[in-house]
Amino acid sequence: MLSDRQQLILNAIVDNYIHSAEPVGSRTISKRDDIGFSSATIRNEMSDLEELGYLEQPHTSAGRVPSTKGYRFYVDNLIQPHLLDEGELGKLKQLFAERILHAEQVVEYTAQILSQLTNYTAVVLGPEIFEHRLKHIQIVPLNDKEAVAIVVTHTGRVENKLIELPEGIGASEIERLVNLLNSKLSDVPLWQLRQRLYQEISGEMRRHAEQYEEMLKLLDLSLIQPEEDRVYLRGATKIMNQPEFRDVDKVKDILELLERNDQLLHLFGVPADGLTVRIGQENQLDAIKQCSIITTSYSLGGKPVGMVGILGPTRMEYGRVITVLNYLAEGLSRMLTSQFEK
Amino acid sequence: MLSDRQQLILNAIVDNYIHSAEPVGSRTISKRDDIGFSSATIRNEMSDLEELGYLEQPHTSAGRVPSTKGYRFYVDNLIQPHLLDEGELGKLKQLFAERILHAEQVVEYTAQILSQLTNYTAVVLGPEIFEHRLKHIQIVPLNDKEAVAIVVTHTGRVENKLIELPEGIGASEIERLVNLLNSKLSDVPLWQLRQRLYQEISGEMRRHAEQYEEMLKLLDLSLIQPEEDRVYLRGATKIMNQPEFRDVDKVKDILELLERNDQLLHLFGVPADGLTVRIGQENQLDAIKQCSIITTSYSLGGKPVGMVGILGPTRMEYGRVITVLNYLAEGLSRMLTSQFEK
DNA sequence: AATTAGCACTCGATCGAGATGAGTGCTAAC
DNA sequence: GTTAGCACTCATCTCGATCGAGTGCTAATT
Repeated sequence: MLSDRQQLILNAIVDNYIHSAEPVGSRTISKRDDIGFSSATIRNEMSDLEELGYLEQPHTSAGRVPSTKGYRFYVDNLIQPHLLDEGELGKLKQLFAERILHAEQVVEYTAQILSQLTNYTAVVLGPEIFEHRLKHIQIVPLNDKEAVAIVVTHTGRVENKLIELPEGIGASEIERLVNLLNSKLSDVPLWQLRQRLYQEISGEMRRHAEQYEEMLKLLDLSLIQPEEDRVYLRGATKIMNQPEFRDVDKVKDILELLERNDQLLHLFGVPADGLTVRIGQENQLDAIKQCSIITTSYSLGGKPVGMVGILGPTRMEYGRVITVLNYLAEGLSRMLTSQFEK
Repeated sequence: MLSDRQQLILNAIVDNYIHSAEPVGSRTISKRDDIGFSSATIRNEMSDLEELGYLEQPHTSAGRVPSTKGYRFYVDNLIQPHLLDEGELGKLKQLFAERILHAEQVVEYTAQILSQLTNYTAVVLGPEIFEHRLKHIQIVPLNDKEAVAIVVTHTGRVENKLIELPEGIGASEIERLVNLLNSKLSDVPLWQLRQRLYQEISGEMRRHAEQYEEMLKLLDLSLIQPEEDRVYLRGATKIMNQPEFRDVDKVKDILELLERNDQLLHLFGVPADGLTVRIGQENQLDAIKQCSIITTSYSLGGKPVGMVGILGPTRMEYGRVITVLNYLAEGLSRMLTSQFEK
């Protein structure tokens, strides 16, 4: 569809614009080492590329700027794999080498490093816990009415929730319940917990006491509770480094969006596994029509369980970001999986 | 030091400036209902107030703007108690009325509501946990090498940490240790835990096995670990609504500051209990020399355990903010204390 | 003696008229 | 097919004029 030369020129323009943030003129391109044509030739090609919708002109006497379609072509066809330099690689390796025990912390640091390395806003969604298997359940009564239910997974994650106790239940009864739960439900994946709770335990319990029924309902609630969103946002202010976002109103809209966890979940919790790039107007929300979002998933034993993503200007260093994202997602997956298999 | 009339005028100027964000002229003041003097008189007084350092003039032909000293006088002497309207009061009452069980969540919502109500940035530091008493300790082994140590307080808070197990320790030994800990340390305030751990348990344990010693060290670490900072920041972008912060660079400095938890802790974790106001240049950090910070503490059984605070422009609605802060701090204290005493 | 009316003066903000220059599109020559 | 050359466009910058809010001072008023 596009001639080789057109692709060469489009690539040069996007490349230039990504680094300069200024509309690119024909002369600038013709002076590049990889281009052997005069500015006039470039001008003609540019004119064609504009007609085809790959470029835009802010105004008549300005240079050209890639359109969404232009970026899309660039991302899909022209991007060359970016190599990480020593320092970057070092930082990344260090992240996974460090002997930090909690997986959740690694995920948190991932967001941090992602943002530092790319100079864009990083968002990481913590790993879904459903694949984790039950290690231990504990119910600690606080007083007559309340107790804390604690669930420990085999990966060492601890979830807890306050529950209300049914009237008149005794400590010994709770203990019996907990013992029963532990013996019956150990090693069950969390997502099966609800089902198994009713299947295997329910009958057995009814033999013991009526109140268990009520207790069960509570536990059920506490276990099924969709885990609170583990959204790690880092470097939200980086967008302000971009010259095209020197406008408070633009920035405000974006940052307000980022302040809302539900929106982050919506933007970065794309169902797709693998790498996804959403460019400029491909985004639904007006606030980020001038931004691009790149996401990829990380997985646990082959199943995607979380996302890492970057929000930056449409004029983003796609190549670099994609490389870093892939690297991090792989690292996270490896780490989680090894931890999972222990 | 300042005559009644000077105070009246200073009050009028600050008041006006807070709401208009524009330098205040003499005519504007003389037209106010509470002022019965001509603009010429006001001008003379203004000139005096400027000489005394309470006002500043952006340039010769502009009106006057309060200086830090001016705001300070206003806050210390002129502020009149602000009454909350129906809607505001309703929202506040609802917060504490709602039957949410986790105290931590109430604290989180407090930040949310604080920001909504004031239209400024709100920061709440979660309650220090040290006053809480131990309810239950649990150690759940995950495999040969690792375990999760879980501490439940009598208020239902759950702290957990991954620990490494000493070589060759068995499940039964761990169980014995846990039982011992629970029987000996139940109801001990967390801040005494370390001390008591060594005093009472240490000797007893050595009788049981050598490895306990090593185990103890680990536990000690896990219990003493300064709890991760529970800093709730809400409405960080609100500062952009202020006309004097239409400048990306200014805003960037501030938001970058707010992104850093250690800085928030430093800014809002003032040791003082009771209400504190830091105005403009009274702040050390350049980024917020044009901002004011108001903080107050909330307490548990009389002892301050956390902070609520507001960051806004120096041109802040001090009266309103102070009222809301006091209300919230009191509410939180009441709630925590009642929960604590259960 | 305190207050106020009056007036000249200051200075940022706003507006329009050039001047500038980067970049284009087109034509004609190579 | 490519390129040199040139007229044309248009955002941006600069400079000066104008405007007006607000002051400071002086003289009149109470």
